[in-house]
Amino acid sequence: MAQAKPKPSPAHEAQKFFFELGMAQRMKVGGELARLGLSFAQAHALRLLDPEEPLPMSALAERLFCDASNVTGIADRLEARGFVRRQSSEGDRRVKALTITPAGTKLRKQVMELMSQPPDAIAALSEADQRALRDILARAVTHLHAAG
Amino acid sequence: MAQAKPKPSPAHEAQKFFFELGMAQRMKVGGELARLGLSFAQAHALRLLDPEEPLPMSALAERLFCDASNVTGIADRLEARGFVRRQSSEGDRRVKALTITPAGTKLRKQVMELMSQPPDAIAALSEADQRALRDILARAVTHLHAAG
DNA sequence: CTCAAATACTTGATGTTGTCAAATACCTAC
DNA sequence: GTAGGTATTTGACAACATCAAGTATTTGAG
Repeated sequence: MAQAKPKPSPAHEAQKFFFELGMAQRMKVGGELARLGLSFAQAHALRLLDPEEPLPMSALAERLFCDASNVTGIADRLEARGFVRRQSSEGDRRVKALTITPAGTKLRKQVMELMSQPPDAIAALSEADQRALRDILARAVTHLHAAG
Repeated sequence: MAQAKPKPSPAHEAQKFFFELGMAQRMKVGGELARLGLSFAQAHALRLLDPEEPLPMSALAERLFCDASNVTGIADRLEARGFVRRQSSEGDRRVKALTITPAGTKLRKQVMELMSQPPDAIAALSEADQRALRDILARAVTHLHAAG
């Protein structure tokens, strides 16, 4: 029986592991976010709202890679719970910028903490591995921004 | 102004890059899956169905980290389109194992191809980086399985 | 200036995913 | 053979996602 398997490339294998780790991490943070009463999308939105700088809803939609009409609902729910306020822009009264409230800022901090916590699988790596991983991923991210 | 920022650990930074890359990749494959008419969950389910080995729905739920009742719906939609069949187990007539059909197997192949395709950001790394990344992530995955 | 086109957001319709609780069908053990 | 456990389904409900249509506002061409 000829084994016609053409040996996956390093990048291919790396991607497989990457996916598996990402999935596990997503589950973990998903659970922790639920304890804060937040969905993944809400947490992601909160993370993108700089306390210093109100963000127009359309800009948030762009950063979330989703439809603007979707942001309406997410903002509704965050606003209903007092984490965010809609603020009409003076220059252009069509745009509503989202401002994060003090309560929202506090929650955001917890979210950032939580989501940037390295998963156990990465924390368990040696110092050298961690540093190498960081450097390689940093290089990868540059390519991300360069090529799109 | 004292900068009270305690310099993030390598693992912390690595996690940040990891998240960013994962997000970008998810968006990319999400779009490509949509062209195949599949949601992310459906694709993930399909990926987990070994053509050689029918999988009980409860086992699939476990691997998808979701409620069993959720799998009912996903299986419904995949079955309605002829990619999967429910097959009552002989030994235990409560359990229904999902069998992937020829059409499903064909689609699954495309999905696997698509989802294991390394993103541009990783493909753009040097050979050495790709190999190092693969090895480090492989070690991380072991920890994942070891500690849970 | 005025009116048409473009823009930012909202609304409504619809579909998928996710959770929970309750129902059903089946198995296992006492 | 009956009580209790297990696998799946169903139904209720909420969040997310996309699309098409509606409203308010701005912009710009005539």
